[in-house]
Amino acid sequence: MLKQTAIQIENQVGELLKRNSLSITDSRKKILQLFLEQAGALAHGDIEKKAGEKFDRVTVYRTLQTFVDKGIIHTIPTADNSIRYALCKDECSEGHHHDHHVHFVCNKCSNTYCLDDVVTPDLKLPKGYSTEHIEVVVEGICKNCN
Amino acid sequence: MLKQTAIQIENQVGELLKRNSLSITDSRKKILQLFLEQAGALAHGDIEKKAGEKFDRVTVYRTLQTFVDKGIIHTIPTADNSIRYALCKDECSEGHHHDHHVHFVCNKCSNTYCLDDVVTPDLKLPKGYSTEHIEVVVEGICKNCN
DNA sequence: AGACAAAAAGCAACAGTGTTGCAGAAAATG
DNA sequence: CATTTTCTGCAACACTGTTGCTTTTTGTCT
Repeated sequence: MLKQTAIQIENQVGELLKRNSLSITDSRKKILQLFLEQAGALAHGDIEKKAGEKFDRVTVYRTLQTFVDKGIIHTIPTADNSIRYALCKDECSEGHHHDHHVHFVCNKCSNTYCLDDVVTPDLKLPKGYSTEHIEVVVEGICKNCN
Repeated sequence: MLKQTAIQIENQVGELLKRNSLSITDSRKKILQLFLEQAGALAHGDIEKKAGEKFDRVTVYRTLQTFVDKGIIHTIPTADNSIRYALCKDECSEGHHHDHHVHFVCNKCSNTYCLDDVVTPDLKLPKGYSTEHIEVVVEGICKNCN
């Protein structure tokens, strides 16, 4: 993804909120902006820090939940017990996440990335098991750290 | 896995602890026993409940950590932000987990299972990324609920 | 622009989860 | 059986996430 100018990001933020019929508020703008500026995924804690101590913890939680409900971001499960969030691709709509891509956690810089081009493989499960969703998390060293 | 008698489990518990040069204590015996009696994975909370209110929370946490360090159990990341633990196969030794199998979470009964026979597939990552570990979690309906 | 209704933010309080330090209890060792 | 080592339980704390309620902000309609 190419680096965007501040104005481009601001437009995109407004557009995203409008498209999802969400009120345009400071916290939503700021949090969306953080996601757009950043290639990787963010945990709740990251957001609180990066937002510059301006928003209440509760507001951040509720904003993230709203974004997940609307399909703007999706969650990434990790081994360290802290949920991370990342922007969804455009195909995601309310209630229907199509995030069938692989997630990557760097063991060096601890950043989490969505590898949008790597699709989750099909798996043959034992008899009796039916699949609804497959989550693949790869740990290793990322492009920037290698 | 076939159901074992109480005595078989007791022997297995003692043997596992000895093999890993761990003191044989009530809490370790009880917690290991829970894992052996149960096909699926257990979260910290499950263990506290099933153990019958006998052990301190801290003891349970420390016991689980010890077992993970020794390679007796391994962790399974889940979307709901609660780490689950499951017994390792025998190949696991201290510091070297070889749990390259798929984990399955049932959306009906919420149980988590290790599908030991389903191996994690190879993935082609974008240039610059190197893989150290792949974690696959499948959500769906399990054998018992189907 | 101003008034109103709806939505969101902020605050306080709480519940759950996991960690650390320390004193006493239990296990391993000889 | 005595000693050393290890483990447990307790208290206190930090972090994470949630809920109810009041105040503020946003969107809407004239």
